[in-house]
Amino acid sequence: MSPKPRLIILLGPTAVGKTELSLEFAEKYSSPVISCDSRQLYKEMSIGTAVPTEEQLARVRHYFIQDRSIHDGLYTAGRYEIEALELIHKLFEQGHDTLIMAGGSGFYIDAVCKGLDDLPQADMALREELTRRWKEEGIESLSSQLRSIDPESCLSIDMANGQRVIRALEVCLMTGKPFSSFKTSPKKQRNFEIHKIGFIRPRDVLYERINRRVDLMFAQGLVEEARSLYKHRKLAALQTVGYKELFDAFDGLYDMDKAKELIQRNSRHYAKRQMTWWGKDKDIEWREL
RNA sequence: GGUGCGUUGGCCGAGUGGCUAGGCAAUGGUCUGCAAAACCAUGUACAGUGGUUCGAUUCCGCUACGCACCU
Repeated sequence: MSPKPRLIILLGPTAVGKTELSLEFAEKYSSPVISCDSRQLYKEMSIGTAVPTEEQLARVRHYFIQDRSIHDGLYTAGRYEIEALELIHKLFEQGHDTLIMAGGSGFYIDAVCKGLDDLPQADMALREELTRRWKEEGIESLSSQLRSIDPESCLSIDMANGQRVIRALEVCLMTGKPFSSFKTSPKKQRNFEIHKIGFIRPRDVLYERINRRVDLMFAQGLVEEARSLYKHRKLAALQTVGYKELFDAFDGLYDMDKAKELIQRNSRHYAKRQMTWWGKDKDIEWREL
């Protein structure tokens, strides 16, 4: 028996088979499944995000699965950190000694494990304005401004990356203080133990699973799902593999076969980035499937 | 059998007697509130073989393969 309650986090690249494993773990520990997936959150997106099936959802109580809307405004890792911790504490108080979290969003997982600094939420009007400048004037316009306001941040931020530069700049402009001045807090302490288990498969096997799953998504009606969401394509939630490619196909940029190929390829890229993210995390216990 | 054309890195695709496009894929990486996002990095390939030349992927010959046409 652990003196402290324990959070077991099951992670791994897309299509590795986390969903089924998470159910087995949850049943073994009499825990619900706390999902940590930045896209399965949305009730409007199900086929393209490979959300658990109805039978799977009936087996174990799930949290953060399709329990909010793409229209609820921008969801972020910071919000997830707050909401997930709140839930975790509540469940521990209810008597669970072990909780199962499962998902593939590395940034969200880190937010729960290590915490993010206390930064202000984005002002959406400001962010839109900065994003417009990025598209119209180029990254140099933003990076040079950041360089003059907060030279410290320029050392650690990827100055070619529009999203990063915008985030830093918006915090500077909103608070009047340099973005870098916020990034000083030590890692947050959690009053529960964290045990990370990573699932992995040989690269070729994983890629084959990805390809098959995309085939299956098409058979299940992914095209129709995407078509119904086409009018919301500008929302951040829909900047997602499996949807954005179909939106372009609807626009006539290419045909459905090409769209499927692109979804498969982009899913491979996504899986690769996930593995890179976790590659440097020494706390993960890896299990080959 | 004859004639002509072609053969460029995993794929597509420019080009040049010396300064060795590009795109895609693939691979490696970055990451403090859009993260299934955004961004960065990485390839001397010119079918084979002789020759011409200071130097050949680029010029010439032969061989192989492919395509087209002819008998």
